[in-house]
Amino acid sequence: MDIYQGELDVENYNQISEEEMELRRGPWTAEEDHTLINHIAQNGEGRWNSLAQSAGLKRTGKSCRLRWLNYLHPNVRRGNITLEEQLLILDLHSRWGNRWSKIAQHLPGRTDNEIKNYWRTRVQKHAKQLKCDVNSKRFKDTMRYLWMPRLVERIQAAASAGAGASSSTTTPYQLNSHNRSSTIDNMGSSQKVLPQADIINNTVGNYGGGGVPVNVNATSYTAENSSTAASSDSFGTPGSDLTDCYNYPVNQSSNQLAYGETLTSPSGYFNQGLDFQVMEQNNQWMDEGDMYDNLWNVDDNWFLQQQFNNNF
DNA sequence: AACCAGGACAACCGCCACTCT
DNA sequence: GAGAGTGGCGGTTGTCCTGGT
Repeated sequence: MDIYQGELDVENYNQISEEEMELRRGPWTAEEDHTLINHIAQNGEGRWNSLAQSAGLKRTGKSCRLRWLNYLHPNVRRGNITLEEQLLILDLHSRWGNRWSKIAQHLPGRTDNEIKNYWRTRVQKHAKQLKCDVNSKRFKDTMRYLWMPRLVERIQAAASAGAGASSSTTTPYQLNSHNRSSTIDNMGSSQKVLPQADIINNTVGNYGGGGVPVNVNATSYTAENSSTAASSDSFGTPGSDLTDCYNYPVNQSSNQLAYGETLTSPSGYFNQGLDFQVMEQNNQWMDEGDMYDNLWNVDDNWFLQQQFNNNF
């Protein structure tokens, strides 16, 4: 009985050669995917080694598990990382480092592998371009004070642009969903999801600072549907946002965030309307017991002054 | 058109922790 | 308690695709 009724891109799968019949490695075929999906649908997941055997798959249990969790699981989201997700990844990584699975728990439908790949291909690339280590204080500060506010601004801009129009390209989850759709809650035990709405709201609110609440509640904006998105990520090249940050015009007169002013005084940045540290202490979404002795408490005037002198 | 380089992402590997016998 | 089996995690590699020359 063929339970799986989804569509698979059969043409792009490799064909199985005779030599590969012992223990297959490499890309999965459509047939293997169907077999795995149907077997799990009938028998459930877990006990991956015996599952692989009983399903007749010439794969290791590990390989089956990985294929299921990272690709075939119905709740796995495909497509570009949204601006909010980028912001969240930067945020959580600054707190927890390379704890990808933990970070992934806060991004429903995203796998640790996907986030890890995102970090390596996008974030580390820009650290390289800036000629600094991705774990260096300089780079973290750049993210904190330049990159993340820029992301917030783009989310803000996208929210404004989309305020009057309903979007047909919203992502599967909505940021304000305290009673979020059961899609996530129906996930298998392997993907436990923590409340995200509060994370985003608090996070964005913090970065927004300046008494300018950032409303990202109505719609989740992807790079594709964001009118300000020039590329698939917030810093894609050309026109890298990270690059943009260095050249970002100081806006003293509008309601928008004035990053130039911010750069000279990170303390003032957060004192414009919000007590950042107090907010963080009150954040419910901080895992208890987690250390976050990181850049969030940094008040490095020297670095910011350098950035200001160099780029403004 | 052919080649090359770099990006993106899927998949694998090794290690560790946990559970069960 | 010891050993085997299993699952989870982070790091790394492999492969495909795309854009530039």
